[in-house]
Parts: sequence; C-alpha cells; structure tokens
Amino acid sequence: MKRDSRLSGVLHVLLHMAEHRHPVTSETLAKAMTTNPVVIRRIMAGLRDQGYVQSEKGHGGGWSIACDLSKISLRDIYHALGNPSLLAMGNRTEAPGCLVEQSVNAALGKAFEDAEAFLLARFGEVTLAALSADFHRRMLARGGTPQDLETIHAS
Amino acid sequence: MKRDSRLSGVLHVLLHMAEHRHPVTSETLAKAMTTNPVVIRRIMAGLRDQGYVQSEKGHGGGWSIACDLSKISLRDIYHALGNPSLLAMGNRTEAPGCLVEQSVNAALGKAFEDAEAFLLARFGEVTLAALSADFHRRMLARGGTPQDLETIHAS
DNA sequence: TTTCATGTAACTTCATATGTTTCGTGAGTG
DNA sequence: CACTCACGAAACATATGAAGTTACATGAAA
Repeated sequence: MKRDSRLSGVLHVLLHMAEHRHPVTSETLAKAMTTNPVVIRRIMAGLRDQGYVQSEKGHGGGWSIACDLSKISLRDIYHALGNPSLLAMGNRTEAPGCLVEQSVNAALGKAFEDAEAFLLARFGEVTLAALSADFHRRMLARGGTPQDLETIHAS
Repeated sequence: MKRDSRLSGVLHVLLHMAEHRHPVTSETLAKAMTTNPVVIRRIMAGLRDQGYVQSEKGHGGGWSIACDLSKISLRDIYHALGNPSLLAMGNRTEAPGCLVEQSVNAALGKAFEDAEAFLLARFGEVTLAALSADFHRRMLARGGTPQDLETIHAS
C-alpha cells in the first residue's frame, strides 16, 4: 500500500514555522518539502480551521502558528487532518451474513481497533513543543544555530 | 486509503475449508466470497508455499488444509501473504537531511513501529483453531449445524 | 494599480488492490 | 485416446485515493 504522509508532512511544516517569527509563504515551505505550494495549503487547511495556524494574504503574508505548541499533541493534528485511515488493512465486508466471516471480523476487527487506539494514544503523548525541543537538541548536537529554512535544509 | 482485505479474505476461505473433508475448488470458494476464482488462487499461493494448504488438479481437485489449525496463528498467515503493509501512514522521507524531519521521523517512526509490533503480537495470539471454535459457537447459538458453504452463507 | 499570497476547483499522475480474460499443464473419467 | 475439470500464471482492465499541477479568483500591502 502507498502510505499517506500528510501527518509527517504537516509536522515538518509546523516545526519549520516555529523557527520563524514572521509568516512563511506556502512557496517557501513547498521548496523545503520539495513539493508544490498547493499541497501545503491543502494539508494546512484543516489546521487553520482548528485555529492551530493562521494565514494572511498579500505582501508579508503566509502561514504562522496561532497556538501554544505545548498544548497541541500529534493526535490533535491528526484530527485536524480529518482522521485519515491509520491502518492499511481492514475487514473484507462489514456486517456479513456469513457466520464464518463474522468470526473473522470479530477477531480481526478487535485487533485493528485496539491497534488504532494504541497509536492514537501514542500520538496523544507527544506535543508539538516536545518535537520542537527534540529538534533543538539535534541542532545543538550539530553545533549550529540556523535560523532559517534554507540553513536547516542545507545542513 | 483503500484497505487491503487479503488477510480477512484468506481467513474466511480457510475457515470454510476447515468445514469440508474433501478439497474445495477455487470456484466454489469464489462464489462464497463473491469474487473471482483467480483472486482466490492468488491469495492462497503464499499459504501453499508455506505448506499450510495444498492444491490438487483435475477431477475432485481443489484446496484442502494441510496443517494443524491449532499450530497456525493469524501472524503466520499474515507472513504467508508476504507481510503486506499494516499501517496506512508513514514518514514522508526516510533518511532525510533536514534535522526537523529527522525529529518528526523519530517520533512518528517509533509510534508506527510500536503499533505494528502491537498488532503482530495480537495476531500471534489467535490461532486458526480458535477462530474455527468461535465460528462453531456462533453456529450453535444459531441452532444450526450446516455442513456446506451454501448453507453457511445462506444463513 | 501593481504585486504578492492565499483559496479553490479541476485536472493529471502514480501506486496498488481487485477483477477479468486467456492459455497452458496435469489429473481423473469414459 | 479424447474429454473435462481444476489449478498456475501471465496479461490486462478497473477503481480508489494521495500527491502533484495548472488556472483563476480574492484580498492585502506597497
């Protein structure tokens, strides 16, 4: 299965934004992500609706963070993305008439459900602030203190 | 993401086969699953290679179980299918140069890895015999003792 | 008024599970 | 031997959804 990387992508964007005081344009973010500005706007739309980020048009416009990073978890971001599927597998049929399939669905369904809950719980444990702090630790270990996207990506 | 239902499908097939003493043809199984015989052969190929089932050509041929159901777990079946992706999400890039992305990957990657291990562990706890037993419990609760696919599916 | 940047719709591309057709091979039947 | 049955495998079609792209409208700042 092709894997959905929106969560990974949006976190990458957010952490970069956190390093900037001024709004960052979709185009700048897109370059850092080697993708298209429209893709950035698309994955940011949900976060804007939740008030986690804000966007401004015109000169000096772009995206900026509009929340306390220590209060937002990966789980919140996941929900802002619209709760995309976590698992690549699922039951063949829901509510089957076949008793055999009911047994299979019961066993697999419970395992799937628990695994999703497990993953969401993990997401809930990690705040954006924690991720940002981890990034700063890595940067110090590298001995640098770059302030802009280009430097971070060039490192 | 569209979900992979091969594991669900192959378990359904196996449990049906367990109810038969004689080989069951791909066509019969396909009808029960509302799919194509070729699809059945495709998902069964891995199990045959592992020796879990065997196939015979010609008159009276078809598929039959070639192992002790109590010794095979859902995890074994999963491996026989070729270890398809369990998660619908993944990191945007592996081994990124960007330190921000390294932090994101580390956090998400660990959560993904643990969730996969969790799910595989669950699979390992359930044997085919347990699934079959659950099916028989459901059948008794329904008050019937059907011996063939058609009856089971018609119920 | 010009430029910049987002908002949105529509389209293309790509990967992959699933479905289908076709032909070959071997096993049992008459 | 000829026929039928059933699997094996390749080739092709279909469907879904993420990701990438293009085009145009809207609004803000210079």
